[in-house]
Amino acid sequence: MNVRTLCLGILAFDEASGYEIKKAVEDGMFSHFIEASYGSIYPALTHMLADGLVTVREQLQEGKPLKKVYSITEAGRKALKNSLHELPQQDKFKSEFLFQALFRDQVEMKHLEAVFDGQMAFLYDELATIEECRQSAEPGSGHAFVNGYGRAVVSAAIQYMEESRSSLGLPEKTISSDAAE
Amino acid sequence: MNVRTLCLGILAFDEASGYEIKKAVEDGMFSHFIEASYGSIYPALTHMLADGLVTVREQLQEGKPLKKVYSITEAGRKALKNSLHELPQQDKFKSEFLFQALFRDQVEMKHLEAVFDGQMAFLYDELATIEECRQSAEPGSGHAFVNGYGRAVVSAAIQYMEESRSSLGLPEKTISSDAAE
DNA sequence: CCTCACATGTAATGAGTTACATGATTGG
DNA sequence: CCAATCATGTAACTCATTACATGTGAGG
Repeated sequence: MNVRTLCLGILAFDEASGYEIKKAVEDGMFSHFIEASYGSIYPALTHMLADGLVTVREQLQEGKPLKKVYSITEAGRKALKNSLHELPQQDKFKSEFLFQALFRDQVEMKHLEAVFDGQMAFLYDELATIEECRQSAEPGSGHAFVNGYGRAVVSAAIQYMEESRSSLGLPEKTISSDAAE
Repeated sequence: MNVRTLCLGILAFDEASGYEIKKAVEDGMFSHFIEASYGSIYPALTHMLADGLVTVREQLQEGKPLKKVYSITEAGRKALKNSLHELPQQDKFKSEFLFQALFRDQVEMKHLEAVFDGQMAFLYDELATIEECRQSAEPGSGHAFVNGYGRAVVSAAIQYMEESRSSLGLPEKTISSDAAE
C-alpha cells in the first residue's frame, strides 16, 4: 500500500488537512496500517488534487495558521475502492524487536533490557491508544473490528512478554508508578 | 533495519549462500523480521565482502549449480553487534489487512471474504511455520523466544478472526472438502 | 525570550523492488 | 520437451525518508 491510498482512506471517513492526517497516522484512529511522513503526505495530496480525487478548501482559523482541508470526491471514492481491490490479500507479522531478541546472547544485558522495556512500553502505549479508539468506534464498524484485532494481538504479546521476562534472565520489574492493567 | 544487518544476523548463526538466505527469509527461521529480495540480498553480500564483514567460498555441488557460501568474520560480528545496538527500541504493529477490513462497507462482500480468507490462510500457515521452527529451536534460545512470541500473537489473531467471522456478515466456513469451484 | 504546537511544503538522498538476464539439472 | 528448482547477478525504477525551508501564535 502507498501513502496515496492511505490518505484517500482517511478522507473517505472525514475531510482533513495534511497535518491532521499525519497526526491520525502517528497516534490516532489510523495508526495501525502504514507509516507516513509529511514528506509523503503533502505530495500525495497535491498529486490527488491534480487527479481530481480530492478537493481542497482553505480554512482560516483564529489563533492558528491557515489550514488546507481536503475532501474526497466521487472519483476519489472510486479510486479508493479500486486500490482496495488491488491490495495483497495477506500481510506479514514482521518485528525488528524480535530480531534483536534473537541475538540476546550477543548484546549486552543492559541493551537487551532496554530493548525489552522499550517494547513493553510500546505495547502498553498501543493498548491504551486502542482502548481510547474503542470509545469512539461504533460497534459493528470497521474501526471496531480493527481495534478488536489490535487489542487481541497486543494483549497476547504483553502476556507472553510478561511470562518471558525471567526466562530471558531479566530482573523482575519493580513497578514504580506504571499503569497496571 | 536494512538487508545488510539481516544477512549478517543470519550468517552469525550459520554460513549460507544468497539463495539460502532468501529462502530463510521467505519461509524459514528468519521470516519474522523484515522482507528481502534477491535484488537486495546479493548486493548486500557483495558490499559486505568488500568491507571484510564476510568471506566467501565457492562450493561445487553434484547435480546443482555452483554455490557461493558466505561466512561471517570477526569484523562482521562486531558490525552486527553495533547495528543491533543502533536499532530502534520499539516496533509497530502495522497491518494492511486491517486497512482493508476498515472499509468492509465499501468493497464487495466477495472481496471482503477473499481478504478475510487470505488472512486466515496466512495466519494458519504462519502458525504451522512457527511450530515447525519450534522443533529445531533449543529451549532458552533466542529462536525459542521469537517462536513463542509469534505463536502467542498469531494464535490470538486466529482466535479473534474466528470469533469475528459472523459479526462481519461472512458466511460460516464449512470445513473445506467441497471447496472446489 | 524561547520553545512548543500548529501548519505547509520541497529537494536530496537512500533503500529496496521489479524486471531483466543467464544458466544448470531433474522429473514428469 | 517443458516446467520447476537451484543459483547468481544487474539496472531501471519507485517510493518514501530526512533534512531543509518558512511562518504563526500561545504559554511558561
